[in-house]
Amino acid sequence: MTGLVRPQNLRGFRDLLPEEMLLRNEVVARITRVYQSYGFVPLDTPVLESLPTLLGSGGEEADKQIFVVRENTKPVVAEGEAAPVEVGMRFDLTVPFARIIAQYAPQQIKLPFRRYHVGPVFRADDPQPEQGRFRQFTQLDADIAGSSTVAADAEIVAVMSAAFDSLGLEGSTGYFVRVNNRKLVDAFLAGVGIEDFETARHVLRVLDKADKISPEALRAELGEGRFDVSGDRIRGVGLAGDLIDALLVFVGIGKDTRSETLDALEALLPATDQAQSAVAEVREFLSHLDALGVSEASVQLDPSLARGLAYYTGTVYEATLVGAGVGSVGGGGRYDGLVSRFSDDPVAAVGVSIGIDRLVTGLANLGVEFGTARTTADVVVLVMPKVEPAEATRVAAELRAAGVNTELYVGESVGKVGKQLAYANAQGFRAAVMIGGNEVQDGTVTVKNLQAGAESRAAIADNSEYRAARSAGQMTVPRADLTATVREILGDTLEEKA
RNA sequence: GCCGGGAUAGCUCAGUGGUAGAGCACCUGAUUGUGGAUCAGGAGGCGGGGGUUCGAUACCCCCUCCCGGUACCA
Repeated sequence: MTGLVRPQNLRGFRDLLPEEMLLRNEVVARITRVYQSYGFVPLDTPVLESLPTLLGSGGEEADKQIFVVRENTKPVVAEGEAAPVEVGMRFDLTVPFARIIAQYAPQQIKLPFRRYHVGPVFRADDPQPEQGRFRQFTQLDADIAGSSTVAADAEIVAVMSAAFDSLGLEGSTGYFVRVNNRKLVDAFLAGVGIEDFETARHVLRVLDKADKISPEALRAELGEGRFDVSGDRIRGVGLAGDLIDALLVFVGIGKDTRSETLDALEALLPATDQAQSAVAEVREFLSHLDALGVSEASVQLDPSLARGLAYYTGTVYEATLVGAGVGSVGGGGRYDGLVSRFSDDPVAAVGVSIGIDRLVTGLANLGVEFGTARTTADVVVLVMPKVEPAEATRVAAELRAAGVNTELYVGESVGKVGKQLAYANAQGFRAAVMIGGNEVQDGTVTVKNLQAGAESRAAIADNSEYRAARSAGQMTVPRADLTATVREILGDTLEEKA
């Protein structure tokens, strides 16, 4: 071991091996296509930002989670020398987007502007990979800047819902999106005399847990507080009992449809201007959702939804995969004040972020598959005994020229057909091409359908019988028919898959 | 961050104050040009550091990582 560096990941960081990457690429490709169908254009920004850009944007909690990077390796700055620029790693894609808008609009970027962005973000919090909590994870965001209309909010919710639809998930049984508007809860709290911002935020945070903890625990946290399983004390909000009752009725009022829920909420709200304007805003938002054809099963109005990030100012959204055990897989909302951190010209904005890592692990937990292979090539060309190795190389080149994804076997088991077929089997190729001494002599090539061969020999238990059936699923054809034969096999196996 | 529990082979786990095993996986071979099963053989490990002890994988402390809760969020 002396001198060896232990191969190990940093806590909360992970490697993505090919099998997972192929699934992940497919998920990203599908969602990206959905984003593009709504007119979002791609954009990328650096992973590093200055600390002033990052700090204070997402609230105290977000500040604590920023990885700070030292720009030069000099540990001490000499007297009179300029201090190095303070740099950190982005914790989301929303803050960089706000910076982009402030920096490029309205010259290089015309408003309203809708963009999507795929990239890694970094949070120095306590990771729990099993639950989909990582220190580096990839977000797939879609945002609209320069629109304060609820039509934009509805577009975001619709594109979010369509993204999950594109993965073959069903609304309500596969996933659901909850939507809310902070102004509703604020109006309710103001009506019962809670004007203090800190208290209101604390109430929101607790209410947000309504679907995660028991009703008793929820009640305790709104009141005197409680102790969790490990004996840790959880501070309560300290509200009076009757007020807690009223709050729980308010956030638990969910009806069958979004508009019925809103009607019920309206009846509980005070007759203030604040409440009326909040209800009117949500009602218009809901009418746009209806116009977009967003189903009641996929998207529900849930007054308990709050979300933690400080920059949200109005509508908020959160997506959950049913039974996946990974928490929320997407979230978003309106953040009209964020661009103002970077510019005197305020720009309204709204957007959504989908967490790819959680989504992919959640899909895996649910057993959802897209038929992605373990290899990017469909065919492997084996290097047979008693033949010039370049012959296999020529065959591979010929297949590639014909547009077939092809791997040439370059391992150590050259000439050992059994070993090479075992490799082909393990990698999941659909077909193997064999050109050995016999084929060269006859001017032929042997093409093996690996799936068909496996199926036809599945039931054989006897060794000699198994060996006798060795050429199952394969055919030897004139060399000129190589690509046609391969295409036929690939077409067959594709049909079987569909 | 905080509270609690863990760490033995690639994986799932057993085990003891006298330096370790199983199943699966992996590698080699069984009429040299055929995937699987079977059979035979093989390789591979007590997370890191310190302490107690004649002796530590085991007991104690620290670190790292993992699991659960909390907080927060994707």
